Amino acid sequence: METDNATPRWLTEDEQCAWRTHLAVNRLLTYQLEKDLQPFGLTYNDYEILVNLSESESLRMRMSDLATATLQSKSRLSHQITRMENAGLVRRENCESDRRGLYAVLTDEGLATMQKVAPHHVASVRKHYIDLMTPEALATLRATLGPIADHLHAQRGKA
Amino acid sequence: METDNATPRWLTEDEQCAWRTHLAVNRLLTYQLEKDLQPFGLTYNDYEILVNLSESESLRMRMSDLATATLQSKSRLSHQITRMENAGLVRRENCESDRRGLYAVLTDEGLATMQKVAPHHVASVRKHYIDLMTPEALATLRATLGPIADHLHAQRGKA
DNA sequence: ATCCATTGGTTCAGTATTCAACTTTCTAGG
DNA sequence: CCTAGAAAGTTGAATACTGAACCAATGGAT
Repeated sequence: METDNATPRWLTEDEQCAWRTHLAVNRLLTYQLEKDLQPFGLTYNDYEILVNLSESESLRMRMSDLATATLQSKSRLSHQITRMENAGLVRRENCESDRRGLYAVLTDEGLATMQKVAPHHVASVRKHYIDLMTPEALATLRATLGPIADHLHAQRGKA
Repeated sequence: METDNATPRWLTEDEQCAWRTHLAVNRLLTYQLEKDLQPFGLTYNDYEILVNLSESESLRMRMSDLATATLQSKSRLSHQITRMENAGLVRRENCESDRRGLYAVLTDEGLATMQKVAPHHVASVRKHYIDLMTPEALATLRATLGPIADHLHAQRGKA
């Protein structure tokens, strides 16, 4: 039984500030990346799918793997892929080894789009994030955030 | 004129890894916080509105200030406040000094909700983020991210 | 005083996301 | 074999978000 009424450990001023900075960076960065992708008619979600597929063997991935990789629900991914299919970036293909399964496959057009957009996206990530830190700061950041990511990943399965 | 066809500066392996960690932490953390708020019937957006209002003079804020503070569009905020109004957490009130304007005002119920939920939310932030770092790491993080936030804020106004 | 460009906010239509229900196929246990 | 679950995906209805169009009030200019 947890003691619900214990005095909570509020955040110190420094913690508060760090936390708010974290939130701000996230939101603003998401906004900016999305904005930089917009001229190409892609959302960040679209782009992420393209990245995943383009890095995969045979440019294809099982729907559920893709859902896991992008941390989306099956439903959401299904809708997303339908949209991208309509846009000609991707196509669904049956899976022989498991007849329940489907592959999302990158089309030629999808690949071409990816190749065209990627440099701009990387430039955007550099401009608004990576290149704003020294390599040491980046390494430290990674060392700090890595374990947090692991914790959150572990947490995710639970309950 | 920018040279579009210049060889892009791809991310190094370290940079790539740091970037992906960043993305993962964001997404997973958002997911987790949202999940921890769910038992109270609040979304993270709801909670953020409550925080802003509860920290304001007279527990009220102008719609547009609230939109700016939470980085949402006017439209989205308007919908959001409508929902929260229906839930009894907030109420709209006219502004005498500027008859175009409206205040979003925290109701008693909204304040009570805030007071009930805040300790749990703070605990969640600690558990999944703050307490996973040493104070030094946190300070470093803040020092690194602060300028990025500033850059992004400045960027935001443009174009 | 009058005009008009801004600001504050809402609304509507289109699009995206969520959540639960459903179909089909696979797997394990008897 | 046969059956009960579990897993892979889709679908549909309800909810949320976006972007443009809109109305009303403001604040300067002239």
